[in-house]
Amino acid sequence: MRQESKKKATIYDLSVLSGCSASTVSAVLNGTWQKRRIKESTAELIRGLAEKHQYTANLQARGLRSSRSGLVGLLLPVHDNRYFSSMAQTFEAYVRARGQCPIVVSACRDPQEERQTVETLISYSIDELFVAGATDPDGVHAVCEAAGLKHINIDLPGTKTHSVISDNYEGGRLLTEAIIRHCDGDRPLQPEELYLFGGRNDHASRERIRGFREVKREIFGADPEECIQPTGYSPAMTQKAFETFYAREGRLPRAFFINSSINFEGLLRFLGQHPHETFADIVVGCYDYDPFGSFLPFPVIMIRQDVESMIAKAFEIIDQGRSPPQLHLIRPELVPPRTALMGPLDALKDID
Amino acid sequence: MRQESKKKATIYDLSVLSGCSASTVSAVLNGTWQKRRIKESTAELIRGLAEKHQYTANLQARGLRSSRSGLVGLLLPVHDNRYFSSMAQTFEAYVRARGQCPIVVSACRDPQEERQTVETLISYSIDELFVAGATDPDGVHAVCEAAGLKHINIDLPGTKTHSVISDNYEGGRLLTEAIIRHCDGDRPLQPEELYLFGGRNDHASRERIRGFREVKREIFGADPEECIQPTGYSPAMTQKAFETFYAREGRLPRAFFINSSINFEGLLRFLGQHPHETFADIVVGCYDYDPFGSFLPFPVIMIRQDVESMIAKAFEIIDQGRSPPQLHLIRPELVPPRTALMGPLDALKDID
DNA sequence: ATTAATTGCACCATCGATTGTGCAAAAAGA
DNA sequence: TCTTTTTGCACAATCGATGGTGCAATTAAT
Repeated sequence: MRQESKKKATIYDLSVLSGCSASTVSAVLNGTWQKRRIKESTAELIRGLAEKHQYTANLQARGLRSSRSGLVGLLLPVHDNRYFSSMAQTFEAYVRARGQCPIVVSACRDPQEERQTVETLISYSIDELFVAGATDPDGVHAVCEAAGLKHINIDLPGTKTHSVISDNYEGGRLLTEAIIRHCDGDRPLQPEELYLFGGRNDHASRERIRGFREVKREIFGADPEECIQPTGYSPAMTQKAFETFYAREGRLPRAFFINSSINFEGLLRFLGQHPHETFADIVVGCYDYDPFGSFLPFPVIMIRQDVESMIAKAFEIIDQGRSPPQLHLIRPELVPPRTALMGPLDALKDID
Repeated sequence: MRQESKKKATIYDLSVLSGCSASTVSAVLNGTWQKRRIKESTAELIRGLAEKHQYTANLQARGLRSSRSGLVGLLLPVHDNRYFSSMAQTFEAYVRARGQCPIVVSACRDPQEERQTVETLISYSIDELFVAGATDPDGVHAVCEAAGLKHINIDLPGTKTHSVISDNYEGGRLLTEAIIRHCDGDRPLQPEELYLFGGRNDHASRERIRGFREVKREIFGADPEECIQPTGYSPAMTQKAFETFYAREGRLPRAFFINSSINFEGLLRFLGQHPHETFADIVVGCYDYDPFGSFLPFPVIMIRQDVESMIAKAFEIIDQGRSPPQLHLIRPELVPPRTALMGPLDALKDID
C-alpha cells in the first residue's frame, strides 16, 4: 500500500485514520505507550496503520520538542587519511549500535572553522560531540560548554574536559627504540644519523619528540638539536624539509622518525623526484599506520594508534557523566615492516 | 557579554529585549527583513542584540517550519579508504562553499543498511543526497523518490536517476594497456600471465573487466577465462584468491590488474606472509590511487579516479533540476609507478 | 485638507512530535 | 448499590522559527 503522494504521513494522518488522538499515536510509535496505559489492541491498530502508510517520525520535529536529536558528532581535522578515516569508520559503528545517527565532519585544522562547525552542529541539537585532533580543543570546549553539550577530546587533549589520546610519549619511545634496533645489524647508528620530521607545536608532537629525544639520550648519550625538524602537518612542507636536507647533505638521513602519515606523504613526494639509490638503505619509522606504507621498498616501522580502544574508552567516559577532566592514555602498537593488519572494514560482510 | 546560563537565546528572547515582535527578529536575522520593510535602525538594533547574546538559530526549528534543513548527505560504502575519504573531503568543501552542512555516512555496502540510512537522513529533512558506490542504487532511489528527495549516484550508476561515474571501461583499457606496455622491456607478456583480481558483479567491475578483456584480445588475440578472479570487495577474500593461486602455481601471476585499493590490501596481506622473492618481478595495476601504494617495491601502475570532477559534475547536475536520467562518464587518470600526487588536503593551509 | 500610497511592524497559524494533566468509563471493593 | 480505583485515552501547551495577512502611522499626491 504505497503512499502515492510525496508527502510523508504524520501522526495526525494516523490519528485521523485510527480515530485516536495524535498523542496516542505518538505514544504508540515512540514506545511510551505502556506508560500511558494504551490498550494493546489500540497499539496494534496504530502500528498496523503506521506500517501500511510507511510512517517514519519527523526527527526534526521530535528534536525540536525534546531538544535532542539523536545525532552524535565526530569532528575530524581531515577525512583523507587512514588514521582519521578508520576513526570515522569505528565511530560510526558505535553510534549505530546505540541507535543514533553518526555525523562526521572535518574542520581542516583551522581553529576558527572548528568553532564554527561546532556551532552549526549545536544548532542541530546534536546530543554529543567527539572532538578528534582539534587544533584548539579548549576553544571548542568553550563553545560546547556554552551550549551545555557533552563532549570529549580524542587524539589531541584539551585541559577543560576528558581526553582520550594515544600514549604519544610511550609510542615515541617504542618507535625510536625500534628504529635504532633495526639499524643494529649494520654499522651502529650514530646520534646525528637519526632525525625526526613533521609535527608542530601540539601535544602529540611534543610528546613524541620528548620520547624520541629521551631514547636518543639514553642510548647514544647525545641528542643533537638539529635532528628535530618540525614541518607542520602538510605533505608540501615536509617534502621541502627533505629537499633542503638533501640539497645540503647530498643524501637523506640514515634513519628517521616521521611524525604522521600525512608527513610521510611528503617523503613520498620527495622520493618521486629522486632515483631509487637515494633511499636504498634508509630506515623509516612512522607514527601512524598505513597498510601500503608498511610495504615500501625500505624498512618502515609503524605505530598503529589503537583507534578501536580510543573510541570505546571515549564512549565509556561520555556515558558516565561529569567528573573532573582527566587524560586517558591508550597504548599504541608497534607494527614491524611488511605487516598488513586487519582494519574496521574486516568487520563488514562482503556479499555478492 | 557571555550568556551565563546554558540556554541558547531564541528569537523570543531577542523579541523581548528589543521590544519588537518575534517575527521581526526572525526576519532581521534570516535576511528577509528588506522584503518585510523593516527599518534599517530596527535591524541594526536587533543584530546588535543577537551578537551580544550570541544568538544562533535553532536549525531544527527552522527545518521543521521550512521542511528543509540545510543538510546535504553523502552516502559512502566505507570511510576507511583513500578513494572514498578523498571523496568525502572534496564533498565537504563543496557543501561548505554553498553554506550548507555536509553529512557523511557510510552504509557498509549493505543494501538494507543503505536504504535504512537514507530513511534516517530523510527524517532529518536533508535537502539533497549524493549516493556514492551504492550496492543497490535503485533501491535507494525508490526511498528518495517516495520522499521527494533530490539525489544523484556517484561511482556506481543506477537506472532511475542521473549517475556520475568514472569511465571504468576506458580506465580499464588504459590500465591494462599500461601494464602490458610496462612488461614489454622483458620477455613479452603472454595472455595467460595477466590476471585480474577483485571486484564483484557491479557496474564498475563489469566495465573494467570488459576493458581488460578487450585489450587482451586486441593485443594478444587471446583472453583465457581463468584470468578473471572476482573476489568481492574484501581484503580477506582477495588474499585468499592470491593464496589459492600461489598454492597451485607456486608463484604469483607475472602481471595483474587489481580492481580496487581494497582488493590491493588483500595482496598486501598475502605479501606479508611470503618472502620478498615471491614478488620480485611482478607488475601490478590497481584501479584506484593510493600514494603509498604507488611506491611499493614492484611497479604499481594506478588509476586515479577524478573525484574532484565527479563531485563538481554531480553538483552541477543536481542544481539544474530534473531531466531524464543519464550516465555521465568522467575520465580517470593513469598514474605511473612512484608518483605522489597532490590531494584535497593540499588545499588546506597549514598553520603553526 | 483630504485621499491615496507607502512604510513599518505585529499577529497568528503552522511545521510534527512530546508530555503533563484531566476526565470519562469500566472494574473492583464495600 | 454506591464509592473507590484503575484503565484508556483526549486535550492543549510547547519546542523555535517562518511567512501570510492586516492595520496603524507616516508620507505623498491632489
